[in-house]
Amino acid sequence: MEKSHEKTRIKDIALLAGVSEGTVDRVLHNRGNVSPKSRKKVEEALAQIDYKPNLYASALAQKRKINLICIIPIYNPGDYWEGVAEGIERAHEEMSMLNVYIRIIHFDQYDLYSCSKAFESVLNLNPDGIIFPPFFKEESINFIAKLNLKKIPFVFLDSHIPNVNMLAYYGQDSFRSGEIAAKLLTSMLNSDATIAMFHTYRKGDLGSNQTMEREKGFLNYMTQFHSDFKTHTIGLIASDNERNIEELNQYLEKHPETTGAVIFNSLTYLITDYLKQLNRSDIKVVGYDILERNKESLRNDDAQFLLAQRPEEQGYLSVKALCENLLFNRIPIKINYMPIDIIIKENVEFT
Amino acid sequence: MEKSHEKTRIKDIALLAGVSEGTVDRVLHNRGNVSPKSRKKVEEALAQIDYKPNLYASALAQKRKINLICIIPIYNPGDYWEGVAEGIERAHEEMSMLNVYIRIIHFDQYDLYSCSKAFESVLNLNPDGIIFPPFFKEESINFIAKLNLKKIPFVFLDSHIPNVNMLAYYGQDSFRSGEIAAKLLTSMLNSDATIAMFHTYRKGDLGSNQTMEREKGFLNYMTQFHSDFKTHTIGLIASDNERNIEELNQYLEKHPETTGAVIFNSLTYLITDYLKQLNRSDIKVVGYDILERNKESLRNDDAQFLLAQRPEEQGYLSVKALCENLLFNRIPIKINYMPIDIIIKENVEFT
DNA sequence: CTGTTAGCGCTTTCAT
DNA sequence: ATGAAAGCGCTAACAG
Repeated sequence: MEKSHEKTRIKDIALLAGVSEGTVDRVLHNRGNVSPKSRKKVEEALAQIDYKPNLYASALAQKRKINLICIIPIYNPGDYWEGVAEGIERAHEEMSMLNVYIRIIHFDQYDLYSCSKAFESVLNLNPDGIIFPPFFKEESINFIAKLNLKKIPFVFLDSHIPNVNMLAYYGQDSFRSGEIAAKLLTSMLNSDATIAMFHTYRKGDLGSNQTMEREKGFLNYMTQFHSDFKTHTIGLIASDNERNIEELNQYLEKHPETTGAVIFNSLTYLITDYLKQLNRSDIKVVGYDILERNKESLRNDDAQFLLAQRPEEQGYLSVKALCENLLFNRIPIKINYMPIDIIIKENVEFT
Repeated sequence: MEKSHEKTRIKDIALLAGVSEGTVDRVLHNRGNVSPKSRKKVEEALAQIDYKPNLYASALAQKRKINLICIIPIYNPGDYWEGVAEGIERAHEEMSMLNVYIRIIHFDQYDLYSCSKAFESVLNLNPDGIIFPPFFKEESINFIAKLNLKKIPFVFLDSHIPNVNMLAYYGQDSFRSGEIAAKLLTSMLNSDATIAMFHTYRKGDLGSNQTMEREKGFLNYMTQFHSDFKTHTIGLIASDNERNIEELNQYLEKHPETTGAVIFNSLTYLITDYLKQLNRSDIKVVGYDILERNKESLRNDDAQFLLAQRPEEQGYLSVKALCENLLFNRIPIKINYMPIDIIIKENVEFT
């Protein structure tokens, strides 16, 4: 490992332009207080050589502290949002040498009040940047107005509101993923088949944007390509086991001809478990998200497909984008749709 | 963005231990020339506080230059290896502020001589680390012996030789991906169906490890779960269009009942193009790799599934792992199987 | 407006 | 064996 010296430094530019390092720095960062003459000299020098600032040296010298806040839903171990949090943590570790501090604030995603309380407390903390999923539209727009006043940049994660000035969005195309669910499910069924669409409510859940978009995509695909299929919606409640079994039982008695099932959130394992209990493991299941319990369903052939959306990567990329903007003024790509991963028994171990 | 000062620095440790910064540094890096007494004091201080070195400051001070060499096959625009090269380039840009230099050396993956020549020239360059796919086993083992003598660390990419001391491996489980190809293809066909397995040779190609493993996986799945299917192998030569058409024509005349086709490398578009010309777009096709031309086949319903392996990520991660090992002594995970992505018409735009 | 200078956290030399 | 000091590329404060 030799020593190096071929990179152009600010010093080199200063020499070439015949000004001081300070002046070069002022030009580079548009800090003003530079005569047109000097500015021109520096710009000419800059045009001659390829200067790439050493961002680490810069960060070191500034010793600026970046405070980021991530507002994400409370989660249980194995949840979808746990993956997001892990991604945030990984980015945090990577950036911590650049004095980036991240605080995660949780809220109840089914409780508007909890959300607005979170927003409020965050504003008082005066962070340098914010990452959050805008679940509640009105409340979020309100929040964003305040962020704009304070000139605090923010990144959307998982969910998205159009026509606002977020720095970036990392998430998926839910509608499209619903269509894929339809395609995969119907590929396993005979024409004319009957499909059960499970809508699992959680406490207080009105159905998230994501879930609803997926459902729309699913139905869209069905009417477009498989209008011969019959679909029925069954509402389940995540916390009320007995009621669900009863509900499912009733449905299956009424529609024993059902051969396919789809569920649009990570509670896939609930469905597969029930179907197993009711001895209907002949019913093909398409679900969402790579939780350990869902993976297990795949391994046991209780579910055939899972659609996944790389939560870890979403968390990681959101933080990275925000940090790099704050530290190095990098402008990220605005809309970043994550890949829609198709997971089956055979590739589930490589996820 | 406030100023910060809460991170523990070497100075803090020195103060706490009652020694100089130099001594702390000597202990931290085992550079010797430290009395047992001083060492103990420093170690005690270190035990008391949580010290995390600022790696960027470290790299800045060392101004050490890292020379990496990537030995990868020559590629054409749109090839699989172009993706790998892009990943390498991305990592390069990210690390270049840490004085990492990367040189890519190409070889003809179907020519042993070209490979050994590349190996030889690389040795003369005395790089600090090497990344390469060990296509030719014996030659590679030979090469590795020399690398070990020179204590040059290396990372395997795409391909893998067991029981050698590579720093890490990034690639896919080819056998498993072949099984997945079989599952997906058969899912679209009726039982008893006839399948064409295309083996496309390129100039001088004996069939790469990867391709052969995929083929094995495919056949394994077929005998295990679909012994009722019939599979026929057809050999095509990438450069000889006319001959291929002829070959395919003959095959289809002999087996007009064919309803499925699989091809184990990125030349998928060749097959779909031919089938289209021959008006056999009823035949379902499973292929490999997300080249633009293959994507197009997916969009046009000429192919139904592509299996992909994130070449860009492979390139990126290989470089990152090697750099972080060299610069910061990080030990990466040894065997890293990349996800096996399943691509269909509906998610191809999100890749 | 501009140049000089101190210092970010760390490594490396050089006296002692 | 050890401490002091210079310097990596950059920024920020200050004097002129």
